[in-house]
Amino acid sequence: MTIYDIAREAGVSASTVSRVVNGKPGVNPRTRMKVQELLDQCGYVPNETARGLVTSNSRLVGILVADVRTQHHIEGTYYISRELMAQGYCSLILNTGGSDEERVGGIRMLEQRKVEAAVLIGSIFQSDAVEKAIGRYLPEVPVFMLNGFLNLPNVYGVLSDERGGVENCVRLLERKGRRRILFIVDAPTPSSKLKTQGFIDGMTALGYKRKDLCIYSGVEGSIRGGYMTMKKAIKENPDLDGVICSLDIIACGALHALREEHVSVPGQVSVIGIDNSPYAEICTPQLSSLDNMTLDSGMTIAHKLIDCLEGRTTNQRTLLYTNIVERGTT
Amino acid sequence: MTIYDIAREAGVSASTVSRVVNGKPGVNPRTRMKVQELLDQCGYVPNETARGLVTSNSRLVGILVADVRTQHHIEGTYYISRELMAQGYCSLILNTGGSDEERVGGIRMLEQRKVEAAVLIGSIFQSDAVEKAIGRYLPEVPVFMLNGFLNLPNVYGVLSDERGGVENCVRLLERKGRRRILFIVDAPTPSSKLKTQGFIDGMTALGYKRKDLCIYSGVEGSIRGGYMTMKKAIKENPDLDGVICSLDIIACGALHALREEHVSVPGQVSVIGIDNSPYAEICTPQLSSLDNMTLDSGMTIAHKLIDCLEGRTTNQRTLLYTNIVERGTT
DNA sequence: CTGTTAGCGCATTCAG
DNA sequence: CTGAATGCGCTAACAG
Repeated sequence: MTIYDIAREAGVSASTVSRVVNGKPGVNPRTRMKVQELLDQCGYVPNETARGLVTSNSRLVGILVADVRTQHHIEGTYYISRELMAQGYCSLILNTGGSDEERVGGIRMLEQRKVEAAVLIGSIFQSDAVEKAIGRYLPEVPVFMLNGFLNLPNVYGVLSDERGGVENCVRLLERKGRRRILFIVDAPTPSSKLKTQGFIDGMTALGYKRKDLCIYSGVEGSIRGGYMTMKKAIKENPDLDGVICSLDIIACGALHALREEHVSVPGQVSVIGIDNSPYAEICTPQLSSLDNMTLDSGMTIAHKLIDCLEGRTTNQRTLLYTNIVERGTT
Repeated sequence: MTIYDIAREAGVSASTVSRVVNGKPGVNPRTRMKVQELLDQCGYVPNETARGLVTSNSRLVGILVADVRTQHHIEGTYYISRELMAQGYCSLILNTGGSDEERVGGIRMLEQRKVEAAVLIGSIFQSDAVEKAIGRYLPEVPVFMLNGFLNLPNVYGVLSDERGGVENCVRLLERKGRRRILFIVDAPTPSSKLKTQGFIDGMTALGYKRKDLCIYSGVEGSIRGGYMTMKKAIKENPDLDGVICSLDIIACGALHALREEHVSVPGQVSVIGIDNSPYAEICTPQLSSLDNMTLDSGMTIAHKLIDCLEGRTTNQRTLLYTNIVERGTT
C-alpha cells in the first residue's frame, strides 16, 4: 500500500496524498477529507525508509549500551528512549558487548542507519578506539555520553562527580569513627578509576599514607565477586571497620560474607555501595549507597539531546553532584 | 560519501562499486582491489536506508517491551538482540509503556520501519487490541511472543508453564508440612492469572475449598507492595505458614515485613517467589523461587526467529517447563 | 488548490 | 567483466 495506490483510488495525484498524510496546507478541505478517509480505511502507514531517504532525516537516535542487563545503565536508557519516543523519534538500542571492536562496530552501524544523534551509556565508551570511530563514522552527528566524555567538537558529556562522591563516603565513615577502611573496586573502567581516586584523595586528606591504603581491585562485578573478596579481606584485615564498594551488587556479596563471618553490620563494620540501585533496598540490612545520579544523567541527556535536535545550543560538558543515601549499613 | 563518489574517484561505474561493496562476483580482481582500497580509505559505509528501499529488506527486527527496567523482561530482550546482531540484524527496541494505545502505536511503528519480524516481550501483549493491531499493521510479518500467544497465522508463542509451576510450589509447601498458604499476586496480566489458577488448582487438589483460599491480588509489583501486603496478611492470618508471591520483588518486600514482625523464615513461614531473578540471591535469607525460564524463552525465540527469517518452518506454539530453585526460604 | 517532475542512494536487470 | 538505465516510496520544487 503506497501513496500511489491511495492516489489512484481517490482519483488524485500522489503529491496530494503526501500533503494529506503530512498535514501540509494547500489542499481543498473536501479533497483532504476524502483522501483521509481512504487512508484510514486502508490502514495506510507511510514507509519511513523511503521518507528518510528523501528528507535525509531518519528520526532515529542510536543508543549504545555495553549490556542492557546492567542495572545502573538501564534506567538512563529507558528514560532517554521514552522521552525521544514522545518527540517522535525511535531509539535504536544496541547491546555492543564488552570489546572495543564491538563498540566501534556499533558506531559504524549507527552511521549505516543514519541516526540523527547517538547516546553512549557508560564510562566504558571513553576510549581511544571509540574516539577514533566517532571521528571516522559520526563526525557530524551529535554524540551524548552518559558518564563519559571525549574531546571532540560533536561530543557532549554528562558526568557525575564520582570521585568527589567517594571522597564524601570516606569522610562519612571517618565521622562515624571508622579508622580501617577498605575499598573494593571492579574492573578498571574510567568510572572505577575515578572512584578509586576519590578513595585515595579522601584517605590521604585524613592523613593516611598512600602505601597504607587497602584497595581490592579488579573484582568481578557480581554478588560472588563481592562475597569472595570480602572473605579474603576479613582474613587479611581482621581490624577492618569500614568498606566502600564500587557497585551495590558487590556490596551485597560483601554483606553475605560478613554475615557468614558473624561480623555485625553496622555494629563492627560499616558498608557503603555505589549506584543506589534497587539492590540496595533489597539486601539486609538495607545498604547505604552513593547515588551517582544515573536517572538524572539520563534525564539531562534526553533534554540536551532534544535541544540539540531542535537546533538549540547546549554546553558540551555537565557535571552532576552525587549524594549519599544512608540506610542500615552505616 | 556515496557509491557515486567512490566510483568517480576510482574511474569506474557505480554498479562496479556496488558489486565490490556487496562482495558479488563478476569483477576483475585488480579493479576490485583498487575499489576496495578506496572504500577503506574513505571509511565508506553503505546507506542502509537506501539499500532497504530497493531490496525491501530492512534487516531490522522490532522488539516491544512494556518497560525494559523490568528484571524478568530484560534477560530475554538482551539475548534476542545479541543473537540477532550476530546474524546481521538490528533490533529496534521500543518501550511501549502500559496502555493498549501505546502497544498498538508500537506495532504501527514497527510496520512504519518495515521490520522483518517482531518480538513482543511479556504476557501483557496478549490482548484483543494487540491482536487487532497485528492483523491490521503486521499481517505478513512473523510475530514472536515471549510468554504469550495469539491465535493468528503469523504469530508464534513461547510460553512457560507458570500454572503448573505454581501448582508445584503449592505441592512443595505441602510436603514441608505447610497448611495455611497465602498467595500474593500483582496486577491481573494474563501471566498472573495463570499463576493464580495454578495456586487454586494446587490447593483444591489438596482438598482445600475454593472459598477458603487466601489470595491477595492487585498488589503493586514492588518491594513496597510486598511489604504492605504482608503486613496486612499477618494481621489477618496469624496462623499462616506459607507464602507464594507472583514476583520475586514482592517476595523481597514480604520478607522485610516478616522480619519486622519477628516471624522466622523458614522456621515459622516458608516463602517462594517467581522469576528466579537476581533479587532472589540478594535478599536474606536467599529466596526460593520458581524459575519460569525467561532466559530459555528468549533463547528459544531467538532461534525460532532466525529459523523463520531464513525460511525454515517452526512450530507456532512452544511450552517450556518450569522448575523450583530452592534456597533459604523453604 | 493540484499535478508533473526530479531525485534521495542503492541494487539489479540488461546490453555491450 | 563493466556500464547505462530503471525503480524502490516518498517529498519538494515548480508549473499550471
